[in-house]
Amino acid sequence: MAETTATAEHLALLLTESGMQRMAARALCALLYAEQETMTAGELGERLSASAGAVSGALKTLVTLNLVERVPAPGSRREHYRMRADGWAVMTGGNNRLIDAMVRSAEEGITAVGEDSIAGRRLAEMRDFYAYIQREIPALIERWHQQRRVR
Amino acid sequence: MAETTATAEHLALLLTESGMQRMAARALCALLYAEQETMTAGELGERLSASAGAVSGALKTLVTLNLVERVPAPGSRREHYRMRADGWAVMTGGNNRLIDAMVRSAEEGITAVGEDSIAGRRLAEMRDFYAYIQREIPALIERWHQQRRVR
DNA sequence: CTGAAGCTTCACGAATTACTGAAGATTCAG
DNA sequence: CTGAATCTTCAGTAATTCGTGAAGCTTCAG
Repeated sequence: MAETTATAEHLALLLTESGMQRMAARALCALLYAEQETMTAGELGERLSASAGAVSGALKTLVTLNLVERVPAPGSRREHYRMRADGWAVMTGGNNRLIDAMVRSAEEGITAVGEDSIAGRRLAEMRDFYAYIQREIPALIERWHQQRRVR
Repeated sequence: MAETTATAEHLALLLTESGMQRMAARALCALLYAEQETMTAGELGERLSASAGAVSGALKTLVTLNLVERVPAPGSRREHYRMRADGWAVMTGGNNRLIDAMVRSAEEGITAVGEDSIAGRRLAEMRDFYAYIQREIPALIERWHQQRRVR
């Protein structure tokens, strides 16, 4: 087995550059590349050379985002964590909160300036686009799950 | 007309929280809410109370991302800028670079650990998902443009 | 050709963000 | 019930990011 840590960290860097918090990205990638079903917070800390506090914060974020889940405890020790199988779908579809906000923000802007102004037309375009995406993304993800079930 | 600056800044904040650089987000939103077709770097600086340097950097970023375009100069003064009409589509579809990287990263990981390991199966799921998205997003955007042309 | 206006680049300093370490909370074994 | 192991929270600090201001470059008017 090659040095997977470097590969994992490389992906983490990519996610960080796309806006994810650094430690959250590192923890997610460590879970992704782990040759175990689950990891404890302590194991993650060791693997990442990070303090317990940093790991705790990162896991909280990841669990909130539904990218990682607490596992009830397979053996019987403390909390175990694993990346959710549908994590990537959640991450992509989960932008819904952002998209909703974009639609609302555009509407708010239109209310302020009127639809028949220069800015109003731009804002209407923005609203229409995000409303379209808002409609289509769930269907896209659904098709993915369907396709996946077939195999 | 209400105070549109606050609305613009609010949207900018949202974009910042989603990973866009602060000043780039502010400049984009200023252009979005502007009651003019185009703005010069100087006008933007004034509107944002930001230094020329900061505006210059932000515009460079936005032009590189294809969210904003230089306008050849309508009158004859210096560079004018405007938000591209398809900016939002570019912003959404433009994640392609990220998505390509995700696919590559997953494949790289699989090469390192083999497909028939615990990590290998997770990585294969990741690869399959992003390969799917890679295929579907362009079609999604294309349908948007089509729909739009109809009106 | 010369000067002025505007844009870009860059080094430095300010502000923000992220991590550590320690103290407190929680859970479980015995 | 008590103690040990692990996790969480938080204050302080380290690291990073971001913006300013100044200097240099480019373009254009005269």
